[in-house]
Amino acid sequence: MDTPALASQPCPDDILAQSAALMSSQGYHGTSMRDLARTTGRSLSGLYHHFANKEELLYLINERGFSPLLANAERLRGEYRSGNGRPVAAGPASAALLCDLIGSHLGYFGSHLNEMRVLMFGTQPMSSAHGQAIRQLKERYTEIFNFAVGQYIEARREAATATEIERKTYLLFGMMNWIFGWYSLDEHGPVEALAEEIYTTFTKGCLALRPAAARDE
Amino acid sequence: MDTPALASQPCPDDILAQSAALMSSQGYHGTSMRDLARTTGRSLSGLYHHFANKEELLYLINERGFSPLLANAERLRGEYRSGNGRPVAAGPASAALLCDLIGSHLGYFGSHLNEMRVLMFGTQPMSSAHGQAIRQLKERYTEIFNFAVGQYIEARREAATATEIERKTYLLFGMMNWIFGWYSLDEHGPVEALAEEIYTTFTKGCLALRPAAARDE
DNA sequence: TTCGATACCGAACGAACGTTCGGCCTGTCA
DNA sequence: TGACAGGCCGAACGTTCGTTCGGTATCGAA
Repeated sequence: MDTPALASQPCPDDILAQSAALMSSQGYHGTSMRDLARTTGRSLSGLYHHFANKEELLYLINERGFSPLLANAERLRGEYRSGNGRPVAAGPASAALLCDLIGSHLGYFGSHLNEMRVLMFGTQPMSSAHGQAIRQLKERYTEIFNFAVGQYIEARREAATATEIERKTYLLFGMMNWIFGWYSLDEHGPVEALAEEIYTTFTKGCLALRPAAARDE
Repeated sequence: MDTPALASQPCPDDILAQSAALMSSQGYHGTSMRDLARTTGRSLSGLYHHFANKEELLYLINERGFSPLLANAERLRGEYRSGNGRPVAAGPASAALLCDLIGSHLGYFGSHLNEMRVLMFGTQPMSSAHGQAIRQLKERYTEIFNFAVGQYIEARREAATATEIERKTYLLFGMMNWIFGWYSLDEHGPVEALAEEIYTTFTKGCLALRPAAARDE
């Protein structure tokens, strides 16, 4: 009898990678199990040895694609906090944290473009349990960036409100994530240079105070 | 005999709006003609009175959703150029152009969220002719922003290379377009305030010079 | 040498898909 | 009053979908 992959044996990486490639260009619903069987060089039924159903495959792509990125971000925040009995000035440290986070994000993006594209299509096609799990990973990740942006601003000008920090964090994510639609190594150079440009643009830009008349809350 | 809508009679707006709403949350392939018939309160076959096939419906959503936005941007650029026998200083004028473009973009985004989401899913499911048409609209639109960003920078610091301007334009689009994933009127206030924040962040950020060591080209 | 688990397959299932067809109303205009 | 076109159906077409089932080849442990 087949064991229908209750997360028992790990799903082979080549299946996940090739599925991500297909889904990133055609979408989840636009990619059929027969497409996947053909490109992975397996039979249709053979695929079901590695995951219970198509939806779980989507979950695995999301989970395995995103976890290393989150782990790295959590490590960076941990280093920032442990070096923070504050003999070191908070200013340079918060700049370094933000810079490292951006570099980590874009570096991973550049080498996992397909998985990141799938990730951005959203959790909507997933079962509530799987969708919830992925959404939690994303929230934890967002929270780290939110923290870093808050620390950066706090060390340099009058404190921003929580929702202002949140908005600015989303602007930063916008600059970083939008590259999925236009970036190519040949035309735009290595991601490291791009990361630096985004870091510079964001940090120079986010410190501006809004005119008092337009202040929110 | 039915005339299968060779762009003859215009497709009713309610069909386009409700189709965009459905497709924006489930994707093109994830939305069936039966879904559309149910939500528009029509029969399955009755839908085909207004467009030749599902793919043309996608094209119509894209075309009708994007055209007003492009027209507005072209008008703004026209006004900028006509006011440019340069008695007026180029600096303030280029700032106003950029500010207006951002305001136009976000204003339209805010009131056509579903159509814009569909637009961002890409032209891939469309036939080559339709896809090509939409891609051209997008290119003309991008080119206008590219022009505005170039003018803005040129009036304020040493000239940037074409690819640097292009990259910065994409960063701006990233900040603006990414809002589709997080923005809600209740939590984040009116789009006008957001437009101003993006304008400020971008203009303050984009003038920074990259350290010579990292200069490209 | 037998055993059981692992990795895989061909063939088929029922359901859902996009699309088509013939016909039915309800106006308008001659 | 009759002809006709536009807007819309119900029912069905052939195809493709995700998934299942019974079976086979391989291989390390007993």
